[in-house]
Amino acid sequence: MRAGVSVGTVSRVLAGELSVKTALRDRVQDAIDALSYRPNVMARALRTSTTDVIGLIVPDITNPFFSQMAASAERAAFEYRHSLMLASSHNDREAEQSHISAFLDRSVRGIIIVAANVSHSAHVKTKVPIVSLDRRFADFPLISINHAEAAALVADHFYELGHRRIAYIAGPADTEAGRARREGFVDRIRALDAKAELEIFSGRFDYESGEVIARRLLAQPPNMRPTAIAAASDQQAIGVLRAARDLGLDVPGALSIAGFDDIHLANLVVPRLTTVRQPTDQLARRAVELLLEKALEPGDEALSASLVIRGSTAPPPPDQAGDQPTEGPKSPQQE
Amino acid sequence: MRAGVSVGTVSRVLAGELSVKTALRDRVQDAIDALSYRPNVMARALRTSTTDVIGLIVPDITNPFFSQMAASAERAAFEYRHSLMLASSHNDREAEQSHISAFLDRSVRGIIIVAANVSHSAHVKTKVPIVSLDRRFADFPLISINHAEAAALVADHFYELGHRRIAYIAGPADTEAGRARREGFVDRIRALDAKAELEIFSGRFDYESGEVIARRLLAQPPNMRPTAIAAASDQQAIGVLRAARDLGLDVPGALSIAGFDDIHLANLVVPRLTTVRQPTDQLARRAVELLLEKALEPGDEALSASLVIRGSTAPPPPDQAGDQPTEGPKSPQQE
DNA sequence: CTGAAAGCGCTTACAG
DNA sequence: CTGAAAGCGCTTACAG
Repeated sequence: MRAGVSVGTVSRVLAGELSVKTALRDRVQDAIDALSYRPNVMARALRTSTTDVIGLIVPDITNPFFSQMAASAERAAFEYRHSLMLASSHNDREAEQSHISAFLDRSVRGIIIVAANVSHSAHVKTKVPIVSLDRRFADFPLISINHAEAAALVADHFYELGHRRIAYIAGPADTEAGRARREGFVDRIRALDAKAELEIFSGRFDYESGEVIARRLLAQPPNMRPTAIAAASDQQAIGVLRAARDLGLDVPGALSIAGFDDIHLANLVVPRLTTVRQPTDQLARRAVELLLEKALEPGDEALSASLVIRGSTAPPPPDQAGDQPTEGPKSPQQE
Repeated sequence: MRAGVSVGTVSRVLAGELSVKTALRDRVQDAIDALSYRPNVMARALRTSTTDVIGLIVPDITNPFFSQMAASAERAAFEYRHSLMLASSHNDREAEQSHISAFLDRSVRGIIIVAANVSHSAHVKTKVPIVSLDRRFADFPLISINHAEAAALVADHFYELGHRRIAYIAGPADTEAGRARREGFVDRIRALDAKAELEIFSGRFDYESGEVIARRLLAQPPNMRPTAIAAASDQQAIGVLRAARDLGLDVPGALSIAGFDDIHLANLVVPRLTTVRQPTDQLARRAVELLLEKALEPGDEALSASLVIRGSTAPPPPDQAGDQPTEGPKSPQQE
């Protein structure tokens, strides 16, 4: 070695062991700097069978919510001096499994999974810590917002504005988020006013799904159709916005719309979308932190989301407000 | 070993060497399957100093164009039995460099870089093949579309529709794409009609940039403002759309708008955006293929883009069409 | 055709 | 406090 010491000593200096005498340490450090020496990651990994990379698997990197999540996770990983390796499962269970295997083969430090939509009970046996983010994977601890509580925020908002004829566009029932948001919203509306008219529809979380459902929904005569629509995702809500525009319906004058997630785009559509803000930075950071803890705690963690009120929600039109036709009970669910 | 052979032989079977006798090979393969043995990637990498991972660095994974690029690259890598490791540079030169170093440390098979916006002449000396994608990095070979040719397609379209008072919102002048698109558009318009009024503005590639510029531009009286605006990115164009909407301007009735890239969202805004489709799949695939070739060829490659005509472009309003005020030359550039 | 052995570049007990 | 040595799990000349 340039500094005339053994490789073992260099390794100790690199590891920051205090057992190495200061003078020697400085000399070695100088040599390291002078040669701009970088330890071989592979050799280290082979020896210790662990690395500084955290694997992240998202269902679809093309989805703005997940790409923001990925950006946040990368930032958090970086702060903890780790790298992030990102993979996209295309909502495909097999791809998800093969990505997990690939990560495990590389002996990553840990894996964060936003589970694919398809419900499944995978069995992954490994010493590598795994946490689920936003959508639970198998039975690994989950970091997410409290979906039900967050969805109830939207219900409160609609109710306070005076809406009593409301539609909810739910996410897939095979996702916890889809179910919890729906339940949170529906329960709160019912709790506030058992007589409020509430229609529920189920779809996927994407733009098209919201648009298709809204188009059908809004084709009804004004006194029949909802004065407010809450969606389980911003993408759905933007689809609704689009349908409303196509039908010449003023938002929020004739129809209020609220989304969920606060993706970047929510603040760019016209009108800007009232929505629930997911604290993606905090969620991603917690996932990273949990992974890095010596002993991975088994419990789930739920963070709080917040309501962001923007231009897409307002009181119902005057001729509709408070009118509570007792035309008999409507079928409350219709999926 | 379970099959009673040496590790060397196992290694040869795994490598598919034909020198191993068929009977032995089958026996070993059975043992491999039975134990579901997976070779240690780290050890292999240490020995051969190469891996099956391709590193991809994009300026901002949150930008839909890049996330689609990433998805395409991952698919292409997968087809060639490689994994993709994705990093986001946040348009920061230092982060970009540190990601390159991290990839090199992991002895990746190759690196694909969509360069950060900031112009710079990095010096990376390595045996690892590197290609630039979409935006050139240092002096590494570039895979991109022919931006000038593609932008000219939009110019042709506007001209054919009858627009003669046109604005162009350019991308950053410190990017090749920004410059080439602008040049392609401007040259074509000038070539078609030297008297056509053409105003040029420069901005960033994002939503806000388009919106801000358009707001100013469209505040002018109808006979002064352009009848068509071409933008250097879909995000800018969507910003323009938004400004037009806020000002109560009908698109495409009073104003035609065209974007560039054909991000997913372009087909979801109202009206749907006329734009230039980048063949992201092919671009990403070519980048991967180039990387995997034994000898990386130094030349650039340009693919062709195509015009996608949708609802945001139409002939100019009748009272504006063909009116060619000879009110003297306007200042052609104004940035 | 197949085995024994060297060696990739580290980390970490084990001596001293 | 520091060095010499073993060993992580592969691949690949080198023998035979």
